[in-house]
Amino acid sequence: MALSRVSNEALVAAAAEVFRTHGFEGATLRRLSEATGLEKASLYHRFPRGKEEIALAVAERVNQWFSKNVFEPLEGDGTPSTRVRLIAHKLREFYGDGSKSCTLDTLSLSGGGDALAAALQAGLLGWLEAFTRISKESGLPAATARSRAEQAIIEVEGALVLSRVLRHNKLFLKVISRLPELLLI
Amino acid sequence: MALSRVSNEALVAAAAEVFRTHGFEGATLRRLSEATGLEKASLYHRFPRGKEEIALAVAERVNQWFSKNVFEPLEGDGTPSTRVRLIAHKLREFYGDGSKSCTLDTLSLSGGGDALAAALQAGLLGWLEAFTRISKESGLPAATARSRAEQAIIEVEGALVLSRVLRHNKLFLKVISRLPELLLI
DNA sequence: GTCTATAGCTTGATAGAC
DNA sequence: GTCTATCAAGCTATAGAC
Repeated sequence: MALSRVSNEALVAAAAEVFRTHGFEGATLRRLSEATGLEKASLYHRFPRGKEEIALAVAERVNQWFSKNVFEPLEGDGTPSTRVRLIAHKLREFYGDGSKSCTLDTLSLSGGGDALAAALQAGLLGWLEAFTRISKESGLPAATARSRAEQAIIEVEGALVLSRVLRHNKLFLKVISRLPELLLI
Repeated sequence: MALSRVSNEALVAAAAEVFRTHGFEGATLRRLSEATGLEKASLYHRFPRGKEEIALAVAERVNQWFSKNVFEPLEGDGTPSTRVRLIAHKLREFYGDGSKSCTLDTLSLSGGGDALAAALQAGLLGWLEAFTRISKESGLPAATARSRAEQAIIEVEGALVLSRVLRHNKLFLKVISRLPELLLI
């Protein structure tokens, strides 16, 4: 394990911003190179299967981020209300107050390949499960909890699209602030 | 006005499917050429400013489609409930039962230029106005009507993203079926 | 592990024949 | 109005020096 000028963590984080901003097809190796500070050949040394492997690493990093910052805190201490408010804050930061797109959106468009599509789907399913669980824990029946979880994520994703098109984040911030009432009894 | 092998209408319609599927950067001239049945040089004859002009024509065509099939019917005959059910059916068709993406989403990602972004924003603002109007007409106060309109469009766009990632259209169809209760008193 | 240099292909766009 | 042929630039990916 030799020294790396740029840590894998920092590398994938920089790549994630490129993919979420430009989508899979718009995330060129030149842009990835500029964002990460590594030349294209160095990116191939780290990710021998090229752009598709980088995108997959990004999707998995995002899934890990959600596990650590959303799913796990939802099972932590405090009342369900406290926990939802905590992860609402995390989501607000993750999406840059609504100014940044979701990789579920931008990476699912086309060209990404089956492994990427599967990773995105797995991440979204985990998100649905975590939201369903906290909703159930707050006292809602299983079926209702599932609907609330679907509803909440639909609103986050939809608001991000509208924020991008309208060029303001009012609607996104409103959805984030409504997360407790969307998920809890 | 000389004869065209492919009507402007059919040409832009075919291009729209390419843009909504692949996004702006993924909609290459090769794909546009294959989809429209015209060689690249012929596309440049029709749209001298190239890909950006085609995308703009697509956005304007979508805006016109919404005017004719959504905004105008919402001001037509019948009860508000009847009208909303009518346009819900139109939207379901437009989005291929949830299998097709929204151009507001796929064209707003990056690379499209300012004129395209402005056209997308104008289309969305028109949609918001039309939904607000029918909601007000059904008896809701102005501020509530506006919130209902925002909510309904957020849910349509969000459900389309989730349908794409999850690879099933259950959630989209549910949103479409809920449009009357979302918009009306 | 990172770099420069380069291969081979695809891109957006143009010229000119018909 | 459409086509074939072509261009420069950009793309993904690789070879090889350090």
